[in-house]
Amino acid sequence: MGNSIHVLKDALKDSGRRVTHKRGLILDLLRETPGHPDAETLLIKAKKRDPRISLATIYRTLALLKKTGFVEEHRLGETHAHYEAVGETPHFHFTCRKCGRVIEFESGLLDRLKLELKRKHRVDLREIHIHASGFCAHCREKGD
Amino acid sequence: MGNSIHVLKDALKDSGRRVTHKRGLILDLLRETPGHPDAETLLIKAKKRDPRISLATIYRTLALLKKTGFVEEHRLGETHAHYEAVGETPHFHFTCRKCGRVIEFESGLLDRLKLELKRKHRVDLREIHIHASGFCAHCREKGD
DNA sequence: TTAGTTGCAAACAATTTGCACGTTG
DNA sequence: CAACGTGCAAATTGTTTGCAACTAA
Repeated sequence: MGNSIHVLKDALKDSGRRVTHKRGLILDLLRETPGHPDAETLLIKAKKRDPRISLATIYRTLALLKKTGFVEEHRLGETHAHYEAVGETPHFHFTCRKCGRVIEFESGLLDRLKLELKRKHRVDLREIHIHASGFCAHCREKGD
Repeated sequence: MGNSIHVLKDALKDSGRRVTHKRGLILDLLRETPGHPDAETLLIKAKKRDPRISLATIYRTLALLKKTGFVEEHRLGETHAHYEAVGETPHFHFTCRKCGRVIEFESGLLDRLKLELKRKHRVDLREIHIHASGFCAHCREKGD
């Protein structure tokens, strides 16, 4: 578990940006936290280790981590954003409309979809998000 | 182009909800408008035909049309939502990070993806959104 | 030392809501 | 005429920003 400061150092060097312990903390939290925390949740967790951290810093750091490719921002059917540390395997999300649970799923079709998009429209594809919703196996049994 | 009131009547009957001019107007606009208007854009267009319509009604009607399956809400990389009348062919969106253009694309892989998701996780799938971003063919040529 | 970072509070943007009045069935 | 719909303005929610104090390099 980690101290992510050295990782950030690598990514931020030469950019004039600094590696602070708050930034490292936020990246650590994102990597440790299962699921898809929102900014508020990250603030609460962060305050336990550094009580003087503010929501503004959470947002500013999330923007930085997005730009440098460490985190992804997801819209999971709610009005606010959720965040997730970028891992090895790309995956998508399914939100249950009843219990709110988020299921992550992967598929080999993703690569083919990307390829198709690049070929057909000759775009330089940088990001792709898939979000599905409906009723999870558990909730569908008991009717809506 | 049409008067959507009879269509709404069908969908809203027995639900205690009423079929009003304003609701019909907003659905008409969504069907006539190419692209993916946001609430503000719909308000401007709506005011040309009914100057007394308000933004609150736009939002309330969009919520109703979403619930009844007439429109889809998309998050196209901006902070506010965009809306689109549900048509025959499901498609996805690609937003160019430079010029902001939204490209719609379809793929036969979509059905396979849905099938895979239903099989693997036994969910009752109601909706799936795919949003990609990067640089369109036009913008990638001239560097970032 | 000095430019980048942070907390705080205020500003913003998008959307929602309470309430009195208007309209539909 | 009873219940639902609407305009208006105020309230909420989520996020961003200006500025003075702070801190990493």
